[in-house]
Order: sequence, then structure tokens, then C-alpha cells
Amino acid sequence: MPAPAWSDWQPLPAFAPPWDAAGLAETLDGGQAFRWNRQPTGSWLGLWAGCAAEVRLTNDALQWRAPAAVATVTGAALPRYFAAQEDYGALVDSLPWRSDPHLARCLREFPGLRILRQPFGETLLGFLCSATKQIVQIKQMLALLASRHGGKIVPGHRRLPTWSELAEIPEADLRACLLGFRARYIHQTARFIAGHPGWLDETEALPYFEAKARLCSLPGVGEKIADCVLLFGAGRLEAFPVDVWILKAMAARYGLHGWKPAQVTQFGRVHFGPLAGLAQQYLFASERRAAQAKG
DNA sequence: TGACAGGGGGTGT
DNA sequence: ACACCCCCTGTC
Repeated sequence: MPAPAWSDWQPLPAFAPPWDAAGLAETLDGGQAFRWNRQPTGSWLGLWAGCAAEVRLTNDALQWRAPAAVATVTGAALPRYFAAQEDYGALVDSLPWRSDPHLARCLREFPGLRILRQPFGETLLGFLCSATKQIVQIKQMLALLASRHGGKIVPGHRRLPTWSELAEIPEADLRACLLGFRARYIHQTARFIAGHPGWLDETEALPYFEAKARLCSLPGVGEKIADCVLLFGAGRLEAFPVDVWILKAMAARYGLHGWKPAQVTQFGRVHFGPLAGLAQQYLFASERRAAQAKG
């Protein structure tokens, strides 16, 4: 099979502040998305929906290219996927960093961090896989799901199965993709979504609290996963996912020792304001880096 | 090189 | 609180 021809490298529409390598790595492989892989050349190869893109950083500018067969559709999808229409300088500046030295430090630490705007349904699938799993394992599950059950994007790369397709897959076959107890949740969720056409699209369009409540009605989806789906798959920057990492980080950095997740959620909304999820992502990135440095 | 614990970014009961 | 699954990682 011949290697697919790739489009020329092209700049992504410019927007400030500039990208940096750490921020790009954290954005693509820090727990928002699970289908980006660093290439030997240092660029990143990512798959979503029917798109395949390679991105790289040159002189603080982001460039992309795609297999010729999907270059048009990928190029059209990229600005939305990378939230290129958002003025991140203004968004970040509106966070309460002036009165929060720790937040200010995290913002300085990852100047290129973004919140991706991934396809809603795929984001739900990714985070249904995420319970008590680390990023490498989630990526492995999704890679298996795509390779065994997803349609071809270009030779060598497959998309994730749609929810309609997932509804037709026996639970045992899902388990074979290393999903463990999550296979049952995904199977049941797929049956529900398949039986309620338009439900996902409607949910994505609802106001934040209503959308979250609807997601939480799905088997295997609790508050944390619902918030991740809304933050990374619907652009709801007010969603503030509280997991054990953020629980520990907030305890250590803001003195919230012994606080329960619901209390930390409330604190986050009040303290960080309407873009609490954006602030959370910077805190999260900083804690991850600290943990990695520690070994 | 291989076996063996231990624990894991959550949800449901 | 504990089960749910089972892969990853560190360790011997």
C-alpha cells in the first residue's frame, strides 16, 4: 500500500498568545484528547472524526498538514478544533490571576496551553474510558476501538466508531478492546443514544447545567466525566471537573484540606469565576509537570 | 527476562 | 465504604 500523499505544511490562522512546545504537548497529550501521538520528528499526529492532521511548531507558529485525501475537510475543521476563534489572551487575562499568585504562576508556566473543542460524541466516548485509567491506557483502548470497529480515514488510520456503530457491537467485543468494566457502560450508553436520535446534539446545545444533568443520566457518566465532556468537547469553559488530582492540588495550594469534591467544585466556581474550567486546566498542567519531575 | 504485587484522572450500589 | 476489570509500572 503506497503511503498517502500529504498536503504541504500550512500555517494555522494566527492567534495570540503564541504557542510553545510545552503548552502544545500539554494541550494534545495532557488528558484532554487521547488520539494524538508524538512523531519521531517531534511533530504530532492526531485523529478525530474523519480528520487526520500532523501539526508542528516552528518559530512559535503552528503549522499543519494532512493526507491529501482528507486535507480539505481537515483544514476546514482545524480552526474549530483548536478554538482558533477564541482570543486566549483576553480569556486568560480575565482569570483572577492578579489576586491569585499560584494561578499567575501556572499561567506563566504554560503560555501555549489551550482548551480543545473536540467532537462532542467522541469526547464522551473518550471520557467513558477514563475512569481509574491513566492517559496511556485510555489511548490504548481508543486505538483498539478505532482499529477494530472504526471506519477508515485514510490507509493506516481509522476513526473511532460512532455511537450508532457502538450500539451494534456486543459487549464482549468491547471488553476485548481492554475496556474492562467500562465496556458495560459504553454498551448501555450506546444503546440509549441509538434509541434517542438527536439526543447528543440536543445535549450539546443545552445550557451548561441542563447539559450536565443530561450527561449524568447516562450509565457510567458522573459529574467529573460530564464536566470533562462539556469542557473539552463543547467549549463550556465554566465546566470545572474535579478529579483526585485537582482535589489534591486544591488542598495543597488553596488550603482546602479534607474538602469533598462538591465543595471544591463550589469553591472553584466562586474563586475562578465563569472560566473556571480554563483555570483548572492550567492548575492541572502545572501539577502534572511537578509530579513528572518528582518521578 | 520474568513473575508478582500494587494501584489507577470514576461511577454505581 | 467497596466492587467493578485488568493493564501499566515498579520491583525483586
